[in-house]
Amino acid sequence: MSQQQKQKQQGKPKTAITPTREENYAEWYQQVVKSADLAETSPVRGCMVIKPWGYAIWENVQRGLDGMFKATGHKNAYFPLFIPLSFLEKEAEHVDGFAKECAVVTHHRLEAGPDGGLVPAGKLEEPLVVRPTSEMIIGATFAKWVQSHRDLPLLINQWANVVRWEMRTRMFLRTTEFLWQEGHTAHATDEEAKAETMQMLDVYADFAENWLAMPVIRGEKTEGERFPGAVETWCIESMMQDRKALQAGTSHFLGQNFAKAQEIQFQDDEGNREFCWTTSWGVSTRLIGGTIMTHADDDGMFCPPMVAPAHIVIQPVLHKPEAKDEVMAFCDKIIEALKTKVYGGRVIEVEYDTRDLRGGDKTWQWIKRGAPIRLEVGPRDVAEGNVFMARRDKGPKDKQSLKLEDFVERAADILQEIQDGLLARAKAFRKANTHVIDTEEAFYEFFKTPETADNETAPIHAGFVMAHFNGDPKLEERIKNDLAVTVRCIPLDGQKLCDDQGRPGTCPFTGEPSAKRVVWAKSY
RNA sequence: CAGGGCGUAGCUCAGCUUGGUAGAGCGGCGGCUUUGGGAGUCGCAGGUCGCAGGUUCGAAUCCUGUCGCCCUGACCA
Repeated sequence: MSQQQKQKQQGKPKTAITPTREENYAEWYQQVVKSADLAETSPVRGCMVIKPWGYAIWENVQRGLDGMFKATGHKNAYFPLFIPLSFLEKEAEHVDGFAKECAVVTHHRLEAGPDGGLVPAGKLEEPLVVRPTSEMIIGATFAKWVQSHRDLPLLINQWANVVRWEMRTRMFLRTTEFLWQEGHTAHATDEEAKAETMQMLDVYADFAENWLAMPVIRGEKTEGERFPGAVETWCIESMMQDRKALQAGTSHFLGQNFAKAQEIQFQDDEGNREFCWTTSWGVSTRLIGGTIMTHADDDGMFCPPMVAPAHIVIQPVLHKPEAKDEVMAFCDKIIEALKTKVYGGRVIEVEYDTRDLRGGDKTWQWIKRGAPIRLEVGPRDVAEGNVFMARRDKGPKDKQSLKLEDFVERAADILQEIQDGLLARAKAFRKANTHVIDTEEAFYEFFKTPETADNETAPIHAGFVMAHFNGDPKLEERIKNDLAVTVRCIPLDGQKLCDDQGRPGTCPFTGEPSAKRVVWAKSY
C-alpha cells in the first residue's frame, strides 16, 4: 500500500508530499526538492544537477545580490579554478581548515590502459587543488595589483563554483561542488576592513529577509566556529522548520593574516610599506536549501515571489474545443497586460502552461513547484472577463474570481502581500521556538533528545536558546559533546531576539559574568 | 570516516529465508470515455535484477569483494 493510500485510510488530509515534515523531516526535504523539480542527484558522487526551475531561483539570487554588491562599489572578476598546492600552504590555519576536503589534480592526460580503460598519465610537477575557496589565488593576484595606497580599497567579487570533498552531502545544503559568490577586499586600515565586513553582513541580512523572506540573526562566530585564518567571522543564522540553525552566509575580517602570508603590501602616503587589511565574504546555493526549509510545506515548495522563476502560472482550461481559440486569445491578453507590470525590479514573469495534461495533475505540479500565483482561465471566465486566481499561501481549493483589469492592476501588490506573509510567518515561527534559559538544568532538559535506534529518524529539534555564556571554548566544546548543540552566534545588538538582548548577565554554566546572551542551537 | 538501511522496468517496490527461463502499482505511449481539479477503462512498450569474482547442472536468490545511494553521528557554506 502506498503512503498516500495509508493516509487516506487513516483519514489524514492528503498532502502532496509524503512523508510530512512532522513524520520525517529529512525525507520530506528530499521529496520537496524532487517534486518541485529543483534538482536531482547526478552520476557524480555528492554532486547534483540543478534543474531549470531550481537554477532560475539561483539566477534571481545572483541578480539580487549582484546589484547590491555593485551598489556598494564592488566589481566582478574571475580567477582560476585550480590553485597550485604551494599557494594553499602559505597560511597555516587556512591549510589546516581545508586540507582534508580538497580535490587534487595530479595528472593532465589520459592514456589507454592495459585492460582497455583509460589511465591518468602525464604527472604534474606540482599538483593543483580544485579551489575550496579562493583566498590564496586571489590574494596572490592582489599582491600584484596593490602597490600604492592609491590602489586601495580593492573591492572584488567573483561568481564561481567551488569543491569541498565533504563526507556527507545533502542537496543544496552541502554538495561536493557548489555555486557561490566570494567577495575579497583589501584595505589600507583595520577600521576600513572591519567596516567592509559589517557592511557585507548587512547586505546579506537585507537580501535574506527582503528577497528570500528568511529572517536571520546577525552575529559573530565563537573561536571554535571561526573561518580558518580569519580574525573575526560574522554570520547570518536562520531557523529552519525543524528548528535547527542554518548558517546562511558569512563575512570574515581577515586582519593582516592573509596579507602577510601573501605579501599584499602597499606604500602609504609617507612612503612606508604596510600590509593590507583584508576581508572575504560569501553565500552559496545553500541559500536555496534555506529557502526550501523556511517556506516549503507538506504540499511542496513555496517560492518567495522576489526569487520565484515565474510569478504567475496561467492554466488555460481547454477541454471544450469550440471555446479553445477564445480562451487562448484571452490568455494572450492577460500575458500582454502583465508585460507592463513590474514587481521587485523585474517585469512580472508569466508561465503559460498549455501542456495537454489533466487539470489536477497540472495544478498540483505548480503547487509542488511553489509558483506564487496560479490563474485558471476557462470559457466561463472569458465570458465574464475574469481570471480565477489561486495563491500558494492559501489552500489549494481557496480560489477567487477577479476582473482581469483589477487583477493586472493589483498583481504586484498581491505578490508583495505573499512575500510579506512569508517573512511574517517565518519570523513568528522563530519567535515561537526561541527560548530564554537561565539555568544549566533547564538548558540540558531543553536540548535533551529522546533515545532513538541507530537507523531511526531524528525527532524534531527543540529550537533556539538565548542564554548567557562566559565565552570559554572548553565549555562550548563540552556542551557540543553532551548535546550536539553549539553557539550559533553572538548576536549583534538591536535585533530584539529576547527582552534583555545585548545586556550583561551571568553564565548559567559557570556563574561567571557574561557580556550578553548568545544563540544556542543544533545546526546543519 | 564509524554505525544502520538499501541497490530488481523511468519511479516506488514485491520476489531472495526454502536456487529452477522476471512481477505489481504508478509513470510513458496509443484507443475509447471523461474533464473547473491529482479520473475511468482497454491495449502496448519497457529489466543481461549496481558491478566483479566464487559455489552450483543451474544464481535476482547462497558466499566474498567492490562501487553507489539514504539515515544517524563526527567534519563543514
